[in-house]
Amino acid sequence: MNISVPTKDRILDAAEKLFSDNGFDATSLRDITTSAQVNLAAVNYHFQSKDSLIDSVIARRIEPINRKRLEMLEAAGENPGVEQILTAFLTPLLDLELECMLPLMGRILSTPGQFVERVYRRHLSVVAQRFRGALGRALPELPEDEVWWRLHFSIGAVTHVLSWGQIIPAMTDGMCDLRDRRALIDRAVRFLAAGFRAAAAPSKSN
Amino acid sequence: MNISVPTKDRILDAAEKLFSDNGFDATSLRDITTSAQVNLAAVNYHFQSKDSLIDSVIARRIEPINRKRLEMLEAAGENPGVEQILTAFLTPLLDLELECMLPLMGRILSTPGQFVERVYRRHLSVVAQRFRGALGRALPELPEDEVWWRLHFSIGAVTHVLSWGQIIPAMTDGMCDLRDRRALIDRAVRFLAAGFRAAAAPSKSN
DNA sequence: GTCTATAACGGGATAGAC
DNA sequence: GTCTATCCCGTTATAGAC
Repeated sequence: MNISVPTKDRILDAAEKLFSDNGFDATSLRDITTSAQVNLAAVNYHFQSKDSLIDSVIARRIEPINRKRLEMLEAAGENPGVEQILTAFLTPLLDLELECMLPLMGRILSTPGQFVERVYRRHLSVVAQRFRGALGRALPELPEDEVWWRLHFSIGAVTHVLSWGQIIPAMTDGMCDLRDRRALIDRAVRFLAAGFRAAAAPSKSN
Repeated sequence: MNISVPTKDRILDAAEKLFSDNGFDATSLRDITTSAQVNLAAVNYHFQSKDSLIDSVIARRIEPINRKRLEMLEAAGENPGVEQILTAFLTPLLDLELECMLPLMGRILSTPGQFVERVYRRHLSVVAQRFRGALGRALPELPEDEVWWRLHFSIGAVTHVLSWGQIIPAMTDGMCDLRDRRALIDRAVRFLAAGFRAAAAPSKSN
């Protein structure tokens, strides 16, 4: 119908929105094709299956994020501080223009079993290794495993806020407002950087 | 068949395991009744629907956790410190004997739309308010909304680790071991307490 | 490339005998 | 309380006309 946007992109747009709002399992191909105003069979023509459709949805957003992350880390110089590293890691994620992608991102990263392993291997492992290395160099006294743990804590803290985006304002009586991204990044970086600087527990071998 | 465990409990046990392993949508009532070795119709007899079944699954585990949380907070005295409050909040959750409940807990708490609102209202809101209050009193200089944010960051950090429990060891080359719960609680409390003590950003009105 | 129509299946729920 | 049998619906995927 609307030739201005190709069928393939219309499907991706609609799938992104519906997966975000209702989840992957709860969204049928019919929901997607109705919303996108394309034919049901078009999904299986352009993508092979529903399963590989979400891969494309994810890849379309996650690749620019990772590019920006590495750019920002690069731009922070030879020996960036913890705050700089965390800012480079979080800003491209939280800065996404698309409202609806934020909860989806959070959900993908916190739903085990289905896509996490695949998404992690394809899109996250390189970046995670890179940032873990940078954090380890910024905090040389921290044991290697502790850096991993704290990176996981950080990812969880942020993705949780993204996942719960819709209901956090309600449960905090409107006190917490997710819309101000700069403030959110600032909040998260302060909190997490302090956590990274905490003394590690004495190791077992002592 | 096996009269030692009542039908109702056999259903709850099987549902808990399957929901944990495969997710709510991906688990059919037939999967549950086959695994529990009970009749298909038994689910709709004992519980009204699949939807209300998960409510019972959750309630059975979350109530003891919350009881212990409040007991530990109570036991920490009149003016507990940040570490004591966080320990009281996290220990009963991370201390669950049942391996399989930990990822399920993490998943429920990070899957929006379906049950979070209901679960939050019924099982979490009172406890969250109580701990937020305690943290606010322990850190009187912290703005009220900042306490909420940091509590959310904390919940996210821990639930994320629980959700990813199965794959974290693989992605960190075996460096991170979730099995030692005491060490995990200690790690999390150190990290999060330092985050809570970080200086808040200057407020907008300044 | 795009559509209609349908195949093939599995899901939740329930009626009614026991 | 427990079972069997079945209803009825929505799902993904595909065959085949245009």
